Amino acid sequence: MSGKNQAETMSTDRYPFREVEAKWQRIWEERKQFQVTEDPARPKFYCLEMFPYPSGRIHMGHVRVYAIGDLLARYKWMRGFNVLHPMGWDAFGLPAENAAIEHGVHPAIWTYENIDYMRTQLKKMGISYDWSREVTTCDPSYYKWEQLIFIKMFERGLAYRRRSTVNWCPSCQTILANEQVEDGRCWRCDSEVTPREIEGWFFKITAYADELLAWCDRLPGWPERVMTMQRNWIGRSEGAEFDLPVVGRPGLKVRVFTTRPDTVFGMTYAVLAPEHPLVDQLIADERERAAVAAFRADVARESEIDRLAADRPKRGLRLSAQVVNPFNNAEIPLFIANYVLMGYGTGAIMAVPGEDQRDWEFATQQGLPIIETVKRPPDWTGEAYTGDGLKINSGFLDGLTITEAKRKAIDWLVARGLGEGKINYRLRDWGISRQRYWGAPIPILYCDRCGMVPEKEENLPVVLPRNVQLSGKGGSPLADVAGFVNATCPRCGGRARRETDTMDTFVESSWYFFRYCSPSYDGGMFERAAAEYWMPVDQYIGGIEHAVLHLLYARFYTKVLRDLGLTKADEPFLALLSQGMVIKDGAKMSKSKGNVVDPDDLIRNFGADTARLFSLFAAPPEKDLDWNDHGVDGGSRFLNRVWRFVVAHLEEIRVAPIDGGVAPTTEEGKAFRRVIHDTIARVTADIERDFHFNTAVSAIMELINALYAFEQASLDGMPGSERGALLREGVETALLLLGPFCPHVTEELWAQLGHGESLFRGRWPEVDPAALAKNEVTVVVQVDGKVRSRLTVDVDATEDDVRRLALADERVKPWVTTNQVARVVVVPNRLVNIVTRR
RNA sequence: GCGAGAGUGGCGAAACUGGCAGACGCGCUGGACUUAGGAUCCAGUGGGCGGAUCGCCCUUGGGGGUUCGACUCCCCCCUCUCGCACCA
Repeated sequence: MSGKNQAETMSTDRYPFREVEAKWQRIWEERKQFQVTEDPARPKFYCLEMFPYPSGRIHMGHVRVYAIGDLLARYKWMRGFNVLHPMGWDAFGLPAENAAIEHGVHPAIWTYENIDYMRTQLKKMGISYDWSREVTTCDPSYYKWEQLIFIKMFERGLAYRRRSTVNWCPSCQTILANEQVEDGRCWRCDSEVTPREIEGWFFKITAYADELLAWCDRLPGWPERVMTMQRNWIGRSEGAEFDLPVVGRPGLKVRVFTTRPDTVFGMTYAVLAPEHPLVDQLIADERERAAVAAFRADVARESEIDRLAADRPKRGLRLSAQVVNPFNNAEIPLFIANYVLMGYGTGAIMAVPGEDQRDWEFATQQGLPIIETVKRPPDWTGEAYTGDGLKINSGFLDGLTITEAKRKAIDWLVARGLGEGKINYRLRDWGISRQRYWGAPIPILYCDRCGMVPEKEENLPVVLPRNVQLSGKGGSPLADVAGFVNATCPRCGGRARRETDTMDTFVESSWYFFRYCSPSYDGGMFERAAAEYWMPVDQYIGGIEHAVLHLLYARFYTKVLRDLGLTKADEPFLALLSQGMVIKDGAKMSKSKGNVVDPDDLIRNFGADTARLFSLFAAPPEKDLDWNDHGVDGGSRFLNRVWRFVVAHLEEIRVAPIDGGVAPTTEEGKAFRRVIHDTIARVTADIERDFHFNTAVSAIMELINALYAFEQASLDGMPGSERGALLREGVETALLLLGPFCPHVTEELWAQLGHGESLFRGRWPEVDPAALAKNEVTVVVQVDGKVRSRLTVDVDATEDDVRRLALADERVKPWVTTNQVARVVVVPNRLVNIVTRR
């Protein structure tokens, strides 16, 4: 039987979730309940989930992340915060353009239709967004400000154009930034990336490398995992840079970078990257030219095939030229080799095989000498030695520690003007040029007379033209739009040509969280006062796949905005929650695997509350979530159980006294009230402490189970007023605690109980310490670490009392009579361990 | 290779600073109510053993250790996931 029919036949047994959910979604919207304004009198909370790319439909990953975000937002509402919880669309991007090429739909139409559909989907989830702040990044009123910032960055040298070797995706027909290449493949389409020499625009993120790195230690709300990935990506290393003069070629020098300037006396050769520009000048004759060309071709081909191989064999070609080690004037051989990369440092190294494993391997293979410059420990065996020790065979550095020798070697270089201390980063500048149509135009013009000129501010935005031929054949489509390309120079008024590359879509997502603060402000990127009130984001939630992409770019862009004087924020996101993937049958959901669960079906058959409940219950948020249709049934069953209980007791609860610290007189009453307040403590701690919503849900389930049990237990012997008051306190507490998880069903039941105000205007319940107080506790009695009995004792019983009771216990006796008691450990209110002599 | 994280029932998972392992849910088994039920309710459910409404033994990837006591702390090993991968 199909899922739909199943739902139809069973619907009579379920609470009317369709009506309830539609009703409250309508009421929240009519009341503008989640629209917010700045209110200095209240503490603010900016809760943000990564906005989606409007690909067409939401998927279960979206359901999960938005359920988490809404839970936190509603929880903070209930705690009295002024909560900003916005939503928008990361609307530029390649899929729209590809759809246009395949189906002939204009990217704008495709995008806006997708947005309309996905908006209705999100509204059916009942998330507490302030929809009046919706932002769409492909709207000129949005990217206008991005263009303005681009110009300011251009003026400050933070945006610049240069020719360089870039990552080219042959399938997407565009450049990719380094961060957008994973294992040599395009992050979006998985095609193999090839190097290409091209002109393009860059953002100077390397100027912020140090600050980006430093703040990795100052954001305790971020997962360590993400920070480690960012630190590695930035890849700071300290060392020295200096020149090795080429023998017999005055003026020619090889500049090398090393992190081990202490080892300079162990340098027995030097290596250039094969594509190093100096190589051509060093070639002695045609024979060598041919050898170099052949070697380069070889390496280029090899790097295509073996890029991912763990241990690529090191191969090199000895050049006829030699260089001089300035420290001891030794003339040493010079190689080009595949293990030196042009993209890092200076593209050239001094080789110290004694203390570098890579150099050791190469030297051994080539029969080059190896000099040890660090004293090995006596029992040490191995190849290159990278440990601590005193310097040997190192001239004026002998006897120093490595740290001392590094400093002294650098001083020596500086004193002679041969080199300097240097910090290198793995991080490269962010290449933002895209040779595609569906992106924000770069507001630069090329004038024959004035050269590269930014568009005038009053002429912004540079609007992306609507009429364009999209072939997917390569080359920027804008280059073919005459009306766009041909323009007048903002400086001299003469003829000029517009830049036809568009910006990487990661630029839009680098500041959208600022725009939400004042989404329709037309005096700038954002209104200063609004941003100062709301920023930074208090809790950001999104997938781990952006650990170094979006999250690093957004941090950089925020620092740029700060340095332009637009904001005081140093960092955009105070805390980050990285949620895991949604998987099913052991694999990520995908059409090709046929394991996709469609949120529309799910919401139609079970309701949004059930979909959200299961997303939050099945696993803690940072872990992958294993989707299970039976588990969804369980969530649905639970909500029906809540519904039935409350509806069955509406009258009794409505007339009951409001809890307000009514002290129960019966044991059952006290025990039940303890469960209520224990649940409040557990749920609050689970949300606040570590986002463990799954255990929070199980605590609420236990409370509902306890309500059913209490209802039975209280039928005879308990005063009606006590029963009513406790039922009321139990039910209302359960609804309040469950509210952020399942807002519709709880809001409806809350109203049916006679409350005029929204549940989410209510107060998060407080723990009454008196309710938790106990007279008696169960103490476990162990003999030699094994549980043998349990005792019920007064909470204030002395250790001696407990020890005596434990030793006298009938179930304990058989285990101790034949032995002698060596020791008795008493942990107050917990356990007794009787240790015997064996 | 380097770095980070994780290994707990048939399954998803709990267990705060060392103190009753397996909460909660799924699934399964039995029962009740039913024309029927995959609805609802009740009971049971880590494995093994036993003269079975009670009790014993074993059990948190494997092996050692610290401790009265270890899923938790320390050492070694195995497996898996993720990130980086000749970064000088």
